[in-house]
Amino acid sequence: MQRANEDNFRECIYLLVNQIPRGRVMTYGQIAALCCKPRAARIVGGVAHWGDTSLPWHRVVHKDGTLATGYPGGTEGHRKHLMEEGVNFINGKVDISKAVWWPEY
DNA sequence: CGAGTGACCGCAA
DNA sequence: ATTGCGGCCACTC
Repeated sequence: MQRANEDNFRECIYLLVNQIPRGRVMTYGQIAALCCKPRAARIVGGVAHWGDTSLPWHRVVHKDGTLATGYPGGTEGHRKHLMEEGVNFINGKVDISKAVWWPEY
């Protein structure tokens, strides 16, 4: 699933995020790694903010399971939105261990 | 084209 | 366990 055309680092992110199934989440570092840029987790966030806002960025969380900061509504709205999709939460954080989705299939 | 910035990550006190 | 700092790469102005 790392079909990222070298020219389109952003598109790789778009595709990955766009394919995250409901009730699952991915980490910024993971997406970056799948795009051949294990250190570019920040770019994922950057693209998230400046890129296509139509994508389910609410399914993208930190590696610890904490939620992003700049999401419309804040972490509170973000958390609620994920719960609506069936994501399990622990201590106000995503149960990353169970909800993390890995597209290596 | 150059500089600044970021919805991050990992390690060190 | 929490807090602070640096580094990394791409995007925007």
